[in-house]
Amino acid sequence: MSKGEATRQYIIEKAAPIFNTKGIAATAMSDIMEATKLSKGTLYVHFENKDLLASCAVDYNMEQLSNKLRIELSQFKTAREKLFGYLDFFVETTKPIVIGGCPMLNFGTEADDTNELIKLKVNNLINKSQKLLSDIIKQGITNGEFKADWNANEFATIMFAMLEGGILICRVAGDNSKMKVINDNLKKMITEQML
Amino acid sequence: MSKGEATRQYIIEKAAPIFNTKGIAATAMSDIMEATKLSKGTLYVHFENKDLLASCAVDYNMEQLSNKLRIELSQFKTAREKLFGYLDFFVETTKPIVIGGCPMLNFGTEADDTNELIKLKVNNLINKSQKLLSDIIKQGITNGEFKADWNANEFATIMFAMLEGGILICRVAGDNSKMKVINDNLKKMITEQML
DNA sequence: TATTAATGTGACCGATCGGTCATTTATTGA
DNA sequence: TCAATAAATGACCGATCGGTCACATTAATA
Repeated sequence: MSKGEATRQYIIEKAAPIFNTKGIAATAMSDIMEATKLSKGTLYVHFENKDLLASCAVDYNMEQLSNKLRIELSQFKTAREKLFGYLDFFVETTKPIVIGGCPMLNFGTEADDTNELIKLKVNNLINKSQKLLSDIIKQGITNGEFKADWNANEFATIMFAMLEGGILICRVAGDNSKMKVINDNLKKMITEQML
Repeated sequence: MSKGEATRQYIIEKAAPIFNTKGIAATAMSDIMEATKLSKGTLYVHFENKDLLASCAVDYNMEQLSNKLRIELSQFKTAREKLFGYLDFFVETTKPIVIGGCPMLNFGTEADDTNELIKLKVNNLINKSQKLLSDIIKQGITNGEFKADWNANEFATIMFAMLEGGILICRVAGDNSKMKVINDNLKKMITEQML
């Protein structure tokens, strides 16, 4: 990796949590200058404008979330364990996995009316997340863990929506007690589908 | 109502959908000037700063949502009808009830890390919403519509979280097909608790 | 090592930001 | 009706915004 590539990556890593916490509109290039201790000129050597840097930061936040989740789930064998692992991964919302909270929630709500590119990126990850869940369920049905008539796609949507809604509730409330309610009930729903 | 009070209210009504659509940080006083066709001086006669106007706009958006929901629910008699009415009220997310989408979702995600006052307002409405739902369920239990052992508070949380998560998914996707899945499954869950 | 190319810098730019205020205009109530 | 008050105006302010560029410094390579 050349010096330039390293600097570019360094900027993204420092900028990502700021954009995820403050939002894209509320983050100034001066915030990134302060966090990276780099001059404004350097930032514009590596990113032609703020939108591009923001876009890269959004990508980085999402990749971080996906990677950490993938590593977490890789330790589990059965479909039930994977689904439970997924749930437990999200239960700690007050100390979020990615600094600033769930990037799908943060950037999705900021971008939905104003930024088509970001909206598309968020939509892709939302679909990918639901597919990951439904694939686990389908694998569990094939394995004989779950009932054959369980609607994998629909439950994936329900589970994803409940988690995102729970994250909103808990972040605003400042405690994750409601997340535990959601977690417990989703586990109950999953258990009911076991053979 | 004096001229001043009328103008103040007029500004709030014009500003509310802009803040809800673009977000607080991304909305400039010049946007409000354009929407109201009023001078900057006038805006500052009625609101001492942008934060206060934003705060009033947040209140207005939330009151609009609450009022429309209350009127919608008032036509129903039974607890089951009220819960179903609540669900159908939210199913049309691409043509949102309040311009800009759900203000709890929009302002909650923008404010959670940066604006304590707004965060508190959102938290209050989230709690109020869940209480409204659990009160309907409890009334239904008392009426003999629902099973006595149904956990009203937990289901209120589940239902609220699923709806907010569904709104996120559908707004970003640009269609409300997933909202119908959520709607149908919540109705199924409710029906299962009927006597 | 010498030379070129890549990287980093910060003063500077015009535009826009939130906010002020002297002044004008409209409303209000005696 | 008319004086007192409230409301509306827009030029103006300093600060900050995103972005540029001539120049200095460092890294890569022949």
